[in-house]
Amino acid sequence: MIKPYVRQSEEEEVAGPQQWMDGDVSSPDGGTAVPPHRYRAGGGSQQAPEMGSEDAEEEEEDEEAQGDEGESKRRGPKKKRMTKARVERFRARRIKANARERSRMHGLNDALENLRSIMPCHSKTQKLSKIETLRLARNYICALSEALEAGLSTESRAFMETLCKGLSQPTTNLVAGCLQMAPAPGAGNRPEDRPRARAPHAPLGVVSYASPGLPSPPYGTFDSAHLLHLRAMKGGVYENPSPSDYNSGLGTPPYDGPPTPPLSISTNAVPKQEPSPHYPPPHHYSPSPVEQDMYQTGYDVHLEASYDTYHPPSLPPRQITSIYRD
DNA sequence: TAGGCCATCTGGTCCT
DNA sequence: AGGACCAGATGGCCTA
Repeated sequence: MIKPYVRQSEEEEVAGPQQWMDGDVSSPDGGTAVPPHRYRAGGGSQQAPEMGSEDAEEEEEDEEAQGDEGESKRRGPKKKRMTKARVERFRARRIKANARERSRMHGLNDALENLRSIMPCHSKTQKLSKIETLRLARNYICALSEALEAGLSTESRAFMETLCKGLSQPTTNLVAGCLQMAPAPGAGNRPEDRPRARAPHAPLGVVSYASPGLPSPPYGTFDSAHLLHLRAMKGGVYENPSPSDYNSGLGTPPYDGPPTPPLSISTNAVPKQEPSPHYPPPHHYSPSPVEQDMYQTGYDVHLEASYDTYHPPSLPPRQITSIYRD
């Protein structure tokens, strides 16, 4: 049997469409669009190029070679033929979609990194996990709101307790360390809060998680600059939420999240909070008239969403109050 | 080795 | 048709 001539390059390039769509044959993308330093062989079976794909390709080629006679005998709805051109288009689309998805996730991670950088406890060596970053951010907002309303000190225990609600023990320790306080009772005491993993490349820490007290500092940095914003706000420049706002559910909600998985932690001292790698903002940036107006009226404009990685340096205080604006 | 975290690929869905 | 978004799957890296 003489095999119909097929260019070698075509055999390599064109996988059987069905197999490829089912994931049995790897996407040719395979990270080609990813810089070498970033590419990791994740993505599971899709990442194994050439594995067993040639047989499928041959079948596909044979099927196409047989032409219409075989196809006319089939029952059921006629499938749209996957011509080489279609396969190529499909593949190109998939590659583009993968690149977009990567880019989208990178943008998401950038935003998360920006969020980390404005957290009260910011450490470069001890990077908060994504989920812990979100939880701490939520707590931070709640804690600042409560402090604002009740006139509490941001160094008070209540502030820290709110800050630590639902956080893992390691993160709680970190926050406590930054605040130079003992961890709040009950905070981070879930059974699963054991030290298990730590941030990649971070040195081993000496935190005693079993201890109810404060492990030996330093843990990270608690940037009091964030709190200065809060104090400045107490001058009445910004609106305070009314108690009814809290009653209506806008205030600090009870912790309702699932148990937090353990957090990576190390205990190295870290210099003062570092600016976002994307800060200062590019010169070409200037708020739009709409955004400027929103600033003047106290609304927070989350520029990060619109301008990717830029977040204005002096806006955090307003983010608190803007929550309660009508 | 188990478990946590992460990056990536993928297919589905919705929208323009 | 194509882009955005999402969730599932997968494998790598790291620590205990």
